[in-house]
Amino acid sequence: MFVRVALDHPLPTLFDYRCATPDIAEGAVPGMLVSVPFGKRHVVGLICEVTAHSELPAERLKAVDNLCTACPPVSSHWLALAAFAADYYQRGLGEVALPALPQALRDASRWSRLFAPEERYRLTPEGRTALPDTLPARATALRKLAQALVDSDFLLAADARALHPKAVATLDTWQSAGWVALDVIEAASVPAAAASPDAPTPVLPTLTDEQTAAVEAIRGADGFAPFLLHGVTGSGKTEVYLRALAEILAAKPDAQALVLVPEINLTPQFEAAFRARFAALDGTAIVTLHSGLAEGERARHWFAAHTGRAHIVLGTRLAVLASLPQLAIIVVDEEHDPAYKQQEGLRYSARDLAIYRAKQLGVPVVLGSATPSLESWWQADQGRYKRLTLSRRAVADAVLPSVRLIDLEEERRRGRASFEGLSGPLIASLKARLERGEQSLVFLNRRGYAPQLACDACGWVAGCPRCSAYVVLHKPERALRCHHCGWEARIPRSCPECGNVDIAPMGRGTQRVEETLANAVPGARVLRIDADSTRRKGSAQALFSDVHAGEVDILVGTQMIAKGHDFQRVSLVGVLNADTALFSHDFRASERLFAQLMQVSGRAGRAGLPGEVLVQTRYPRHALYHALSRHDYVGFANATLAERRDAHLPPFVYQALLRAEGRTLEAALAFLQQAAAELAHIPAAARVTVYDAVPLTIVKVMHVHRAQLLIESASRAALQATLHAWQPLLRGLKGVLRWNLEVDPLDI
DNA sequence: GTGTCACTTTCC
DNA sequence: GAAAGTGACACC
Repeated sequence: MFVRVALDHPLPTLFDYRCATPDIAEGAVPGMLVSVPFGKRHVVGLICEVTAHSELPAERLKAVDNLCTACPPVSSHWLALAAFAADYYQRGLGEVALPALPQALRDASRWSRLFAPEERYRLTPEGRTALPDTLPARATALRKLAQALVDSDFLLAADARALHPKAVATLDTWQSAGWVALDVIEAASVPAAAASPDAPTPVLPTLTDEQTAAVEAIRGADGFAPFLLHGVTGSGKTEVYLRALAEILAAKPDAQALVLVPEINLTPQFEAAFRARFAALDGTAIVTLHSGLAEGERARHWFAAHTGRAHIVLGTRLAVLASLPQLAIIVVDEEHDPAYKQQEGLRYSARDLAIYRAKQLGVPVVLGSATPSLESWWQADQGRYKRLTLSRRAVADAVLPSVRLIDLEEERRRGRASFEGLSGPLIASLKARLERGEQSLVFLNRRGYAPQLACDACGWVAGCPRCSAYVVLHKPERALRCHHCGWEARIPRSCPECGNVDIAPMGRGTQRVEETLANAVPGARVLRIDADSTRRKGSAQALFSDVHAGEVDILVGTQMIAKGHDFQRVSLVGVLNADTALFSHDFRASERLFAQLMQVSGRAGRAGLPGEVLVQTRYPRHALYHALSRHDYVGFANATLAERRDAHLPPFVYQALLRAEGRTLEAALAFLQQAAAELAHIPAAARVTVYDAVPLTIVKVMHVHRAQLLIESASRAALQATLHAWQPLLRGLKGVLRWNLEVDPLDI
């Protein structure tokens, strides 16, 4: 017998191996993990096929080292999902499937350690001797033991969760593997209610009519049903998710739900909400999956999902590839968020894969947003997604904030005082909130102290020696830092070109605004939240809880502060420096800006305080700000979609990018021109438009020069066919350090 | 001889 | 994409 194995390797093929022993030949099933020799190394791969024949000559075939019998195989649905993603995003199956598995399983040397009988044995006697006679008492003892096991290592934890009566099938697997002790099997007869005997009954808020209608629609879904839940901030989308999940889990006790959020920072509050609502489920039935988890924890959570013991999986984009054998509903919160697009390696869109997954399994998928992506909005216009609308804030008396545009030109013309870029009206409003004991939020999408450090005398600007970019001044660290490659240097005392000592920071970042606010609004407690102030694990959570606890008067930050957080006492939002996105060459910049401003505006006045948003701008009559001040997403979306249609831009065309990295820009461009010429050999490319190869905006990063070539088509099928035929031709081209294809790119 | 650089080939 | 293999050349 032979197995065909997917390996995490850029070659787009499967690799054949001999099953050297009868155990392996009989035990091998598609979806199982194997350890195999590959070149001089040994790697873990995923069995995709078990076959009696191999195309390869016998002498080239190597034998499987080891079969991972302890981990149940992933389902054929999961394999099909990975195959779809690989095909659509133009990668090898193994490049998709293996990185989606927990690291602990991808290291074969750890299998034996994790499964070692001594390890099991050392832990189980406790349970054996401690088990009391009466059933509930026994349940408690078992739960303690289970927790002890859960706190230990990965597969021991799986064993421990098999103590749970719902997991009899899993238990059978372990038992047949010969290592589940008798008393553990006994435990399987402990009643399920023992899991959480004294869970409080959650108090449910009354739903608005719109929320009720949304929940009804989702509950009534039959088979694949995509919903676009368009709800203004504060309209109670989360409550709709909670009710819909409760309905589905109640109807089918073994069902699993997948809930995606765009950012790690949002998982704690969601997890808390889900745990409070589903307190009757045992603690292990809700798990999180994101890159912030420790390796062992992530492996345990993944395994809980894989074996069906976790019923609610809450995670970031990577969770869309979790193994979920009983998946019954998917929720994608803030579906418009660009964070759902992976920006390195396999550049997948978690939202798009969520839709594929729902379609594949015939289950509902709910895309929630106050500002849906134009792609999703267009799908709803076409009737392919069912639109559900929450137009009012759910909390009584909470109204949408008033938006005021501060015309910076007029302020200047009239000679009104400003304070380091903060206009008079904004400072006055901040002071008024401080006096009233209310909180304010100042949003600025640029971290660091100043984006440039320049010399007045000769015009020198501090740049990165490795990249074609200016370095950003970071005052607390007294450093210049490149935001593209991480290069750092001390701040020079004088201009390295002309020796002038009057070198000055230009422009404003969050650090500088923080400093300015401390002077401009005396007595205010100012806190900054951005990628720099939250670098340490868990520090974001600590900072946010300071805000919730009322220990902060003014919160300054990047988009990080705009998302999700329900700050009860914020009544003012100030927006600085938004104009740059209005005239960007990226056609999606205005869509992103509008979503961000709507989102950050939504932070104001959630708990009944009258909310106000002040936007400092040089273009107060711009259509985007006009729509913003009327909270008119629909108007903005329809107008922008009309523009996109006229300009033949997504969602009316499908795009792909070929990126090349070379030692010189000329090499990268030459590669792309050759690549474009190859398209002439591809019949499907007749329906594809090819643009000129162009350098990236930041052309050089880490001494590597980058360029890209955009191709697009009104037909997704023609684009896909072209890419499939193109890739082998590209492999034949030389002269470049690296290249990659990105399907449905977000940034162009 | 051998170090190292640029480039090609192999990976079941 | 990484590692091993290849040939050319400089160096003592």
